[in-house]
Amino acid sequence: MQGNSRFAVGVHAMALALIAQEMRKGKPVTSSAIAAMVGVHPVHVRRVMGALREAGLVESQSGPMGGWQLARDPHAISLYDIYQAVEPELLFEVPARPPDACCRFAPFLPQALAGTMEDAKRALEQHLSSVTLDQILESMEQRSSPGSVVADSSALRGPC
Amino acid sequence: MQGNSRFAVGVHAMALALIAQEMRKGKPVTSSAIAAMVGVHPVHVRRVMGALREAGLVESQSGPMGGWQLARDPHAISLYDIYQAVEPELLFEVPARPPDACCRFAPFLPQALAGTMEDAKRALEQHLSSVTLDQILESMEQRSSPGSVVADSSALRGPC
DNA sequence: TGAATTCGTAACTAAGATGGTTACGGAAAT
DNA sequence: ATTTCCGTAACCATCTTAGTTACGAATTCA
Repeated sequence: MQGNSRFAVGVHAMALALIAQEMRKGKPVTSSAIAAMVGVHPVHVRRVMGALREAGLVESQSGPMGGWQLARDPHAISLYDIYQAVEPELLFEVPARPPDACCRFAPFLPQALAGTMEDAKRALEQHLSSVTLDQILESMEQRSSPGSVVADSSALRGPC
Repeated sequence: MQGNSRFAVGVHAMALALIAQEMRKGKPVTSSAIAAMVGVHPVHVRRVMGALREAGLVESQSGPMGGWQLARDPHAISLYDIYQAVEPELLFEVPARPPDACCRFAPFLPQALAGTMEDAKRALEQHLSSVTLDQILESMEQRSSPGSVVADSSALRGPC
């Protein structure tokens, strides 16, 4: 397990919520179902989805027939929305120099890099913003079963 | 200490090597000097600089009067060169789904995101490639002492 | 030759991030 | 009331990052 799976889990879970929304209208997807399908622990799913809920992307409901649902239209949710909700450090920040640096230039390195980093970050944001959740789902559907359409909920699950 | 200081250390150390190259021709900068100025441990400096050496950006020399020097012209070294040398995971990869994921769409999520990620990564590379080491140094000199020029090696050190 | 300096690297450690696991409380449907 | 589900805290294992020590090899200089 290297790096961080929050973005992948977030995209994946929201795609699942979208599928559920389309197929069995109004019935949410549970954390356990998402966890089994994505391959992580249910509590981890709740943690990631909690961040998405705070960002206004999904809604949760307790009790039987509860679970997770999209809070917005699938074409009004971009990859950037998900990334921003789930990754607090917002892509590569320039790490501030340690406090005991004493080179005269040290304080100015972040500033010197800031322009470039801002430009790069902005470009990145635009790329991620240009892709919406329904486009992702469409792409996945085409790859998983070319020419066919998902028919029922069993299509969501693999061998399990 | 959150995240990762390799990129900052790399840029900083190479800027110092450049300064040394300009000021006392041919005299390299030691790991200890870099460490004191940047605010990290000498061994950490050697580890980061080792990656830069393997990438052909700097050269090292043992013994008295040894240390680090640039292996290329400062305007032939870009931020992207440094980043690539020092960050193996090359900016945000899409984490592969855990092996026990069994959703039918799971295997296709990375592919579905790949196009967007590739575009974003390419844009990022272009931004980082467009800035060279001497531009960084110039920017830092302007900010640290507007209108003046670094005169001697004591200008490198702050209060220490 | 011998001492001093500096890189190269391994080994150990501490701190933080990540995610699995268990546990328990609250909300909602039946 | 019971069952199902989220919400969250607590604890743990693992990994990454970086500090620290230690020792060997290379190089300069007396």
